[in-house]
Amino acid sequence: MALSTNPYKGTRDFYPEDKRFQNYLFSVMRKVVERYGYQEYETPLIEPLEMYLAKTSSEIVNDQTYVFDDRGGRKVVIRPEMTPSVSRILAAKRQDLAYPLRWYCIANVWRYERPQKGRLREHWQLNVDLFGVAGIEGDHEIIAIADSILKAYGAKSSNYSIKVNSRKLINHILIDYLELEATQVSGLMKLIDHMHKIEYAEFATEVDMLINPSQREAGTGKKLLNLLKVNSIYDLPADLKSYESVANLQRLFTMLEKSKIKNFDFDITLMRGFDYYSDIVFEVYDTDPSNNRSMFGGGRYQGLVELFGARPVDSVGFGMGDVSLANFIEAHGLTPKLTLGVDLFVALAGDVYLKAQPLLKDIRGMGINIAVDSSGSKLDKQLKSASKQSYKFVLIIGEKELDSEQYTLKNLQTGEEEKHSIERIVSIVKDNRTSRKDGLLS
RNA sequence: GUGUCCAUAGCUUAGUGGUAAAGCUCCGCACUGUGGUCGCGGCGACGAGGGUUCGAUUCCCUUUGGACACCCCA
Repeated sequence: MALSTNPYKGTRDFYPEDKRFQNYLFSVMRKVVERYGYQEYETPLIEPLEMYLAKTSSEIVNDQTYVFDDRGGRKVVIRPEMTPSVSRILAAKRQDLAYPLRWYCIANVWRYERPQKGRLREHWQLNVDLFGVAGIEGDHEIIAIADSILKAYGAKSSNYSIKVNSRKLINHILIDYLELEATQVSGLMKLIDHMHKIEYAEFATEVDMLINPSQREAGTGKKLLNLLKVNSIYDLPADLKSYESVANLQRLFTMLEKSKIKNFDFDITLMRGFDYYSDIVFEVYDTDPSNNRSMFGGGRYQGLVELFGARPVDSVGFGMGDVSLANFIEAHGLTPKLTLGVDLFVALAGDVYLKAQPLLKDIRGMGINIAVDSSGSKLDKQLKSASKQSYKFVLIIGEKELDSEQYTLKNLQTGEEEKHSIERIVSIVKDNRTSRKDGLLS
C-alpha cells in the first residue's frame, strides 16, 4: 500500500504556482504596512502552553491547539495566534523600545479544527500591531491599513464593508445603563454576537430567558432589543450619547471619512471572539453573496504584556488570514496573472553542454534567470517540456550558434524565431520582463 | 466536538448485484535541429476492513480521506 500523497488534514501543499500566488499576497501586505512605517518581526512556531492559558479564548486553548510534551516533559503549543508571542517579545524589551511602535509579521498559525470553507488547520496571517498610542488615532490607523491592503489588491469599496463597534460602549450599556449582572453580561454578549445567525423571534426569546423577573418588569429586555436596532451612533438614547466611547467613535468615523473611507458602519452587535479586546473592535465583511462572511478583523486590547511582568502598553491591531483573503480575491475576480521568475529556457541542440558553459555564465551575469535543459533529450522533447512549463522564451544553442555567435531565440507564445547576438537577446528578454503585467507592486 | 453529503485510472466524470466507459494527461509511433493542432497505438481505477449474497465496485456496518454547515474563528 503506497503512502498517501495528500497533505495532512487542513494543511496545504504549495506547488510553485500556489507559492507564486502566496508570495503575491504577502508582497502586497508587506508593501502596504511598510508604507505605514511598520517593521517585520518573527517568533518561533512553538511556545509554552502557559502563555495561552490566561488570555486566549478558552475554546481555542482547550479544544483547538496542538499541544504536546517535549522530550524534557515541558508542555508546548504550536501557536494558534500571534498576539501572545508579540506581547512576549514586546514585554522583554518594554523599557528599551521607542513608541509609537509599529510591528507586523506574516506567520503560520495552527488550530485543531474541522476544515471548511475559508478555514483550515494551518493558515498564514498578517498581524499588524501598533503599540503606545492610547488615542483613537491608533484605531484609525489600523483600520486605514486594513482598508489600504484590500485596495492594493484591486478591491473596490463596494466589495467589502467595515463594521465597527466599541466593547467599552457595550459594557457600559449592559452594566451601567441596563444594570445587568456580570454573570448575565457574558451570556448576552455571546448571544448578541449570534444575533444575525438566528431568527429575530428566537433571539428575542433567548434574551428574555437571560433576564430576571424584576428586570423584565422594568422593561430591560425591551430596552436592550431596541438598542440593538440602532444603526448609527446618532440614534442612541441621549443618556448614552454623552458617554465618552460614543464621542470616541464619532471622532473615529470622522477620521475614516477624512481618509476617504466610506464603507464603514457602526454595528452595535459586533463582538469578536477574543476576550482580550477592550475597546474599539472592527470586522471586515465580504459583500459578495458567495462569500458573505467576516473576513478578518481586530481591535484594541490591553494588558497582554502584563502577563510577562511588564507595564501595560496601549495596543491596537488586526490579523488577516490568507485563506479567507484568497476567497475574497477569487470572489471578486481580482486574481492577477502571475509570471514565472524564469526569463529564459535554454534548449541544447546536440552535445554542447560543456561548450555552452561560458555563454550561460555570461547570460546569468547579465541578470537573466535561465533554466537549462540538461536532459540530453532531443530538441522536440525539450521544446515540448518548455511549452508545458509555460516558458515564453527558449534560447536554442547548438554547434551552429556557438560557431556563428548568433543564437536562436524562439518565442513559444507566437512561434516566432529570430537569430541575434547574445547581448540583443538579453535585451529583448529584459524588455519583456519589465513590461510584463504580473500584478506585483514594484 | 455535532450534523449532512461524497469517495471509480495521474486529473475530471459515466456506469452496473455477474470485476467497468470516456475526455484530458502520460508513454510510444509518423524519427533523428523545432513544441502547442491532427492521426494511430499503449499504460492505467472501483479508498481500506468486515458483513449480506452463489457472486459486491454497486446493498449494510466500521474506518480513513474529502466537501459544506454548526461550534469557534482568520
